[in-house]
Amino acid sequence: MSAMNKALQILQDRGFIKQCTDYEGLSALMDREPVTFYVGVDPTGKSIHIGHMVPFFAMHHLQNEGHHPIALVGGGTSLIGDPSGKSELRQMLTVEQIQENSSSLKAQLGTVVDFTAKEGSGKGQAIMLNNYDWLGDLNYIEFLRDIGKHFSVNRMLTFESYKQRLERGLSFIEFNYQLLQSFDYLTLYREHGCRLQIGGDDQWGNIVAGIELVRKIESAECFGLTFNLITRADGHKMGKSEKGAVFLDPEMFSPYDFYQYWRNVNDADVIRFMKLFTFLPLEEIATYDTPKVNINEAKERLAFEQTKIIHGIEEAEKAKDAARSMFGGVPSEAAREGLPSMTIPLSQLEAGIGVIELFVMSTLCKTNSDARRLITQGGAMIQDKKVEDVKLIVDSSWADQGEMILRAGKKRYFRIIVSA
RNA sequence: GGGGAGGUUCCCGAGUGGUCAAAGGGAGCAGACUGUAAAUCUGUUGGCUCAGCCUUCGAAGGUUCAAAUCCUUCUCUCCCCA
Repeated sequence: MSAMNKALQILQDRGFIKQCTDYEGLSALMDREPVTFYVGVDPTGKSIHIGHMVPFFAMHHLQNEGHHPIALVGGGTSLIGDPSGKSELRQMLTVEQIQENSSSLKAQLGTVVDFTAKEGSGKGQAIMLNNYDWLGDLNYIEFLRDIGKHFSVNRMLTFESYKQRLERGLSFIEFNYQLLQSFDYLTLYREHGCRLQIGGDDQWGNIVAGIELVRKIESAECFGLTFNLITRADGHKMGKSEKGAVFLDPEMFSPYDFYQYWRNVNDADVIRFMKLFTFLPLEEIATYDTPKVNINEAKERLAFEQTKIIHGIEEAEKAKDAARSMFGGVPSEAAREGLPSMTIPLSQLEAGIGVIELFVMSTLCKTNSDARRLITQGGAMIQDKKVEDVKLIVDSSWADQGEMILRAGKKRYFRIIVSA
């Protein structure tokens, strides 16, 4: 292969690329002119999680090289559900819910894709579209006649994603997903000159179908580029944590927990994730990729950079300081501030509160049984003193300077503030 | 429309009248070991006023001293035929 286009090369070097419909053709096109490209976003939730972010990090790099990103909200297609990689039909949402979700998604994507880029900035211009705008009032007969005739059921059934679903059941609705996504591509080509679709490798089939459709109808050549589906070394799904999906929305997943998620990645994943999920130059990443460097420094850097991108530098600093101090022994004032907390009146504390009740109140434990278990197993601590007795009554003598820190296990803290 | 197979605790999946709060695995939680990692080992995972008691096995009834297990109706899912 001759020298690859710079933007493509960046993606290649950072470990994004899984496959491309035509490396040389795409590379040549990108050398020649800024390319408009798109990736689909699923608006079924009000927040995306980091597992969904890979294509957008890729988008960031492409935008930086002057190409024009389109983030396509699947407002129309999500009313249907994509069978790719899913074992079940997903929940259908109302149009209103989807519209609502879309706007918060834009803000989140804005952390890596610059929707405000102006001419002359060297960056490509980014826009966000919603395919509901053209799918919403499609005419069924026309659609079948113009689009449907280009699809072979025999062919579709050979796609891996459909094959799998045939085992378990696939509704006709979902089966149409590919047509709609292909129609998206066609529409974007026609109206925005879009020539490239990127996405996770699970989208390969749909992407290829779209390219074929554009070729058949418009006799134009478009391209597709897919990225590695990110897995974790331990086999867990990317973006899932013990606290649930790692959402970007700080209300749903706090910046501190977000930081911790990255801080705790598997050793084997650190360098790979740095390349994919931060904008650090590769040369700098390389300095961490040696046995001489303490792997924990690398993890801290990864966590910091990633948190900075998503939540901003202030939150990143706060999370880092909090993490350091929480794990370094005595929590600093700032770290304590950052803990989840609740206030109880002094009078109540003076009267005495059972430990079990206290832990449940703190939300550290879900039920009394849960709290009882935690204590029995030696995981409950108040002010760093292990709670041995399930029946312990906690009173004001436990508090220090008007507060006390509860701890469940090694990583979960809670701060009780005593009000006079 | 006809026929068949099923719905079990967070998930998968045993369990066909009492010994079932229900095997096993996954996942989670806690402990040990560590590096806030992984792997490993141990304990634990319905609730409660916790050596006992109460509520669970799609839903509602029924049979029985006793039901997740038997009967009836309903409901949902999947498969085959039309």
